[in-house]
Amino acid sequence: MEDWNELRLVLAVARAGSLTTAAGLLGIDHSTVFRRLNALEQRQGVRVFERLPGGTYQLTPAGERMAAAAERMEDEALALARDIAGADGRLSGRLRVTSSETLAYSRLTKHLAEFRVVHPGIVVELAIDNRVLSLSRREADVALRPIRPKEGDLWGRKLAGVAWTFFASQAYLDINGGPIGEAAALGAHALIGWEETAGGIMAADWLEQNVSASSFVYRTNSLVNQSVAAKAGIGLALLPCYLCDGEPGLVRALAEPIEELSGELWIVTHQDLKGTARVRAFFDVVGEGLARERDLFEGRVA
Amino acid sequence: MEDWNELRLVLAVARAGSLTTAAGLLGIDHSTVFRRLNALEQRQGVRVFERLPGGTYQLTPAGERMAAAAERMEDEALALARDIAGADGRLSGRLRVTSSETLAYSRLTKHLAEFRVVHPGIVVELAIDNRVLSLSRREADVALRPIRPKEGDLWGRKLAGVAWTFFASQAYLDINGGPIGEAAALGAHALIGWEETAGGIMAADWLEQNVSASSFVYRTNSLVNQSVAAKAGIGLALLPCYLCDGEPGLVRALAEPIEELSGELWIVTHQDLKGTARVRAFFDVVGEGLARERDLFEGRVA
DNA sequence: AGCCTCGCTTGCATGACTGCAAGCGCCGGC
DNA sequence: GCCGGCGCTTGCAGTCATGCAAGCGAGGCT
Repeated sequence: MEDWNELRLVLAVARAGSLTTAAGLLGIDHSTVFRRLNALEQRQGVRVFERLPGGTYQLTPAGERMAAAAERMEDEALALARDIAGADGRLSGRLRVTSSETLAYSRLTKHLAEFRVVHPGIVVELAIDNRVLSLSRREADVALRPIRPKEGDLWGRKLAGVAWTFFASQAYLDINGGPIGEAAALGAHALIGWEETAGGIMAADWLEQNVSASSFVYRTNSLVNQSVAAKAGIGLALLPCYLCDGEPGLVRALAEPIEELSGELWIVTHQDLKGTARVRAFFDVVGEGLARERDLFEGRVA
Repeated sequence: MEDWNELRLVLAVARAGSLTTAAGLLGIDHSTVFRRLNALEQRQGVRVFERLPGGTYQLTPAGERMAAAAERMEDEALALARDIAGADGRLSGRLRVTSSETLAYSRLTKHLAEFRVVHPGIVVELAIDNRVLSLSRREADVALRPIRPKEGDLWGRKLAGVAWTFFASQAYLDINGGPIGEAAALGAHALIGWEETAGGIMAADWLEQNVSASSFVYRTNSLVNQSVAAKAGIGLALLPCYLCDGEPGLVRALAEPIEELSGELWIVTHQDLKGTARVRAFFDVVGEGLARERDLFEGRVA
């Protein structure tokens, strides 16, 4: 096979299940995927995909053999790319960062602005994604995550704890008897919560366990949206302190952060990228910048 | 890395040591290799090769890492290619065959002609090469070899024994006392031999051990050339019977083949290709055709 | 039953990559 | 010391692959 990129094509279509989605994965036009796949099948004299009704492309046995080889080659290519990037001493070029929505919406932008001043040659591409992007697959170079990472091949450090408590608008509290002294008093209030499918999120799980379902008068999966809803006076929202402390229009409805909900803010990269100059620079400027705000993150500024 | 073919380029230049030779390996223009390599180094921000005086390209440490990954990817690609080819049921397309010079010059062409008649859709590319082409690397699909193969991943069969004896022109023998009864009488004759660097060739080694160096009046590494020299009356030549028996202008100078020099003729392919329709067809037509001539190969037709 | 959306397929124009050719430099041999 | 050969580097023209746009078909929803 004298064109190894054909295998990347096969892998993308296999994973995507359709030409259009595969085109997105590959960053090329869907018509190009169509032509290249057909040309490949003709050159090799082998049918790689079954075309099913509705535009679904499904691997044949020969295609599965091809995709298996392609995956192993991809692993090699990704490890190589990390090694190359890991030795990259340039303080210019792009750096892909992934962050949570709340972090991006509140504290992060200030530090990114500072980073831009210190390293004007580096272009930060910030992905705010609900999916946990893969650092192994170089979907991102650096991740800012509000939980301790579990993957074995990551490298990074804890920047701060993360404190959570209930927030509301002052107007809401004025009408509803003022702040609450303890969480047990939640039952008397209107609550802003998560969509019912939001399992696995610590805050969502805590609310399910500690608050009657009938208390929820508004549900959304976006913490930013929850803070906006609280600000609008809809009810109490359980939010990270760094998002809301100091935010005009929001006050703590529960003065003390909830100990059970203590989290951790981490900055991580792939093990192989810790030598990348741009990654190190980001850790230094943005990571240190965020770490200096640990009092805010840990709810000691209110 | 979004162009895996870059790695094939790196591997070719690393193996070749120069752009021009790498271009030959890749089947593209040397100026294209030049441009693609420079573009790659610029995109990756890494120096892959040191340029040495005289046009030598030598891998840097980063380049060695790259070449190592490329080799592993190449192994995958080659194994995949064999699997695809091994399942190829088409009796059309090309088939690469490698053979010894003597076989190609004498017996083989007749069988290739027959193969062409039986399977007009198959294009045989015959490589007559002193190097043992690699079947693992798909440098050839089928090999006809006058020795038992040793590689573990080949598949094939022995077609015949191969007998060797001394030949000369009738004119030479008339002037020099007629045929010889035994090999011990060789000292009285002019001999055609091999170049002195031809170690590892059974016939050449036998001659070194059994004939005085002063007996050699003509040396060449080509058996066909040796048979032409014998026909010209230069002296005795040690040659395979299938090359010379029945050849006008040549007779056996030693009636009996030399037992010590008995060889074997094999037809082999890579294990993974034994299912390829074209390979099976070649085994059937050409392999069986040669096997039917085993009396000639084994010196029983004189 | 009709309309809309999604995915595939094909035509066309443009640009990028390639091969060809030529020039330059270096090295080796005479 | 000179000449020739080999390898690298660059300019230019042509070809091919790509993206864009449009059309078609199928499926789902109203």
